[in-house]
Amino acid sequence: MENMGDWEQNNHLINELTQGRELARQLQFNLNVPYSSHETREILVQKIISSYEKALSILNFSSGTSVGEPQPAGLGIESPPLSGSPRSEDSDRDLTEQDGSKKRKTFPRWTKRVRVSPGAGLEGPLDDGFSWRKYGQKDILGAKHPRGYYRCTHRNVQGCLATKQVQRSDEDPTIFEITYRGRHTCAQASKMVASSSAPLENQEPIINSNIEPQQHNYQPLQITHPQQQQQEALLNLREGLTIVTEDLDVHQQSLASFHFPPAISNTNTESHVISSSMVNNNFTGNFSHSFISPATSGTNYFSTSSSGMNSFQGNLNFRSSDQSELNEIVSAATSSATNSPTVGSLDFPFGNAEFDPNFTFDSSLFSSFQRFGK
DNA sequence: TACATTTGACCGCT
DNA sequence: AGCGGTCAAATGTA
Repeated sequence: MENMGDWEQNNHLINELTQGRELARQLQFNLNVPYSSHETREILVQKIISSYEKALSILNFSSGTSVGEPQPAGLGIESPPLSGSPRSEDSDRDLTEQDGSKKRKTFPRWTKRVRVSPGAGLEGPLDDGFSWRKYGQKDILGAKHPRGYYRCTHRNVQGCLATKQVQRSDEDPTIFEITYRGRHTCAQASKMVASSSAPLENQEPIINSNIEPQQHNYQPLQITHPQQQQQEALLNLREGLTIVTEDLDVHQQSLASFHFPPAISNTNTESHVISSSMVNNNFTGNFSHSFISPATSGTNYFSTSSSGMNSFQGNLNFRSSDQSELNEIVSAATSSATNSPTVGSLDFPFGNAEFDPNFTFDSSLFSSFQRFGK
């Protein structure tokens, strides 16, 4: 388990570093645009600092101990929401109909918390770029708010089995816990990744991607599946700027059945709030898509382009059965980043600290990080 | 007309 | 038996 824990930490570290890089890029971009406000830049700076402090925390607490990341009230890492008991393996399963009978199929699962600013006049979780169709709603025992059940709109057409559950937090109504299950296999998912070939107008400037996965704040506090994490990371990058979320993974899979020690410093708080200013300022000015998506249920308040993943870099060598798929995703994303006219010219402030395409998690990562972290 | 949402019923699991 | 999750008919919307 220790190895698995280290591995998850590495993933987390990668996410932090990637986030920091993207934030820095965003900042650089903002420094070059006349309409960028000081506030916007300030926010980016703070996020960059926070991101790197998280990364440092990860390095400092990489012993695999179950470090609880200090979380603001209501934003802690999770523990299974409300149920009071750990999610059973069964809970990770999804019902699929095959052979005329209902069969349970296990899917990777990860949870994130998304906070939306009340002042922004937005309610509910943001759109993660996918098209979701609500298929149910249930009052959950002990929860003040009902839980919404969504599945990919393309489920029937393309057989995409991705689903998500949206649960408004009891403590803080502005926080939504979104649990994703399964990966998108629909064309929409592919489009998201292969954004590099998309017309510029359909691309979100990297600026938009500062945090979240499938994903917002794209640091999964706990990681389930590598590919999952990557998908989340990609999504985070895409959605990041708009919202901040917390990626919680309470699921333990065979490939990553370990607990990732949550970050430690108080700056690790993964809760980011979309302020009105962010919604109205230049950040959003770079968004070509509305924040409120009427097309999706009320739970999708932030509609973002599905091609904003062009900031993700780093072809992680996941030891996963789906590695090829992951690599495909990452490669596409990497390609996007490289080819993006918006992002391509932006260099990482700390140098070309790109992850080696064949990067594997080992001590070298830590030493390299420590080098530019000091 | 097509698609999305609502909502009570149903099912599987614990 | 109770709960969470899903189905599917009814209803709403563009």
